[in-house]
Amino acid sequence: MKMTGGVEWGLHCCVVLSSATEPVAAAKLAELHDVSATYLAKQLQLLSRAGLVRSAPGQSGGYLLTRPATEITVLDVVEAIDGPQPAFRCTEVRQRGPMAVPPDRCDTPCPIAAVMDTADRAWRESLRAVTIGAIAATVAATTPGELLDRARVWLSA
Amino acid sequence: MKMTGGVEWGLHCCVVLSSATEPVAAAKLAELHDVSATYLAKQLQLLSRAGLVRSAPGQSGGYLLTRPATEITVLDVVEAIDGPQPAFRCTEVRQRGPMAVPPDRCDTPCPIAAVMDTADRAWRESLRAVTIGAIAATVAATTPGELLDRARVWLSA
DNA sequence: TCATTGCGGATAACTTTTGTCCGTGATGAT
DNA sequence: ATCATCACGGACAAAAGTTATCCGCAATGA
Ligand code: FES
Ligand code: FES
Repeated sequence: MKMTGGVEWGLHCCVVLSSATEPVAAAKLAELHDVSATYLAKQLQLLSRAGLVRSAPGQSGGYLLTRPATEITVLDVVEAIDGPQPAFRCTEVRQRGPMAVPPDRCDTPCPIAAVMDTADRAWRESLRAVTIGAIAATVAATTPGELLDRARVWLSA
Repeated sequence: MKMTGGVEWGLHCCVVLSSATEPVAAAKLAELHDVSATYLAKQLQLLSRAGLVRSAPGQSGGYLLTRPATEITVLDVVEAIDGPQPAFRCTEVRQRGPMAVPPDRCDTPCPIAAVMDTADRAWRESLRAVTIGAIAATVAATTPGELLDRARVWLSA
């Protein structure tokens, strides 16, 4: 987890896409969020490679979710964009220096690395528990219907 | 959380210091772990500013924990070195672009940011649950006493 | 046929991390 | 008192990672 800024964009795009029936072009998503179109395109390509969204080239092409939004977790999106590597990287300092513990005694992971790994798991578990659909439901419940309609119109315009 | 590499160093140093009665010089800690002495010095200064370790200048000076190792959590060390900022930074994209939600409706945080914040809390909670003392106990229980003795001798040499 | 769109690589600007260096001041050993 | 040892802090430089742009290519549907 390196938590790049693109995660916020990707998450918001997925929420938008969850209420779209026709493909939405990357440029449109970029304009909607007022962010760099070329850079957002890259993030969308990552989502595409991860199999979260489906892309359609050609006129009236664009992006669409591959599954129901309730089957896409926040963790899916985060890992698609930031990669699956944990935030903490153990460099095995214990195997270095004059008091290095011999490699044959390093079959078990360093206790410190174990703690960090447990925390990383808790973090991922927390993100896995929430789906894009749940987030979309929250925004639908907390924003006036008029705004939602305007947004839907703007998207297909 | 940006999870810099110095965290691993700082954590290992704290574990070492937990079984030290006399001050240990930064240069000694660096040699022990075979890492850059000048850079490790910087991390130790961060621990010092956070009040986790106490520094003594002059000959036979060095670092010592300010409290019992069982009262220092892993989170304390991580936040001292990496800072307290959460990994995910919400840039409020929802307030930008043609469909921006008006600021007066942004009294509640974006649901996406809320999810990330919950996950960050879970991560920190997990790190807060483990103390340096607990880690030291684990290494003491899993490494042969002879090695531990040699290390203690080397430290005070 | 052709404009539109996504894909991928190359590239550059920018920021953060990582690491070094040196002068200063404090402390204890001699 | 003197001196070597050590922490401190700032300035600085190298390396890595990020954010962002551009271009040629291939695919698609109007
Ligand atoms: S050796 Fe990497 S965390 Fe201990
Ligand atoms: S506006 Fe920042 S996460 Fe939604």
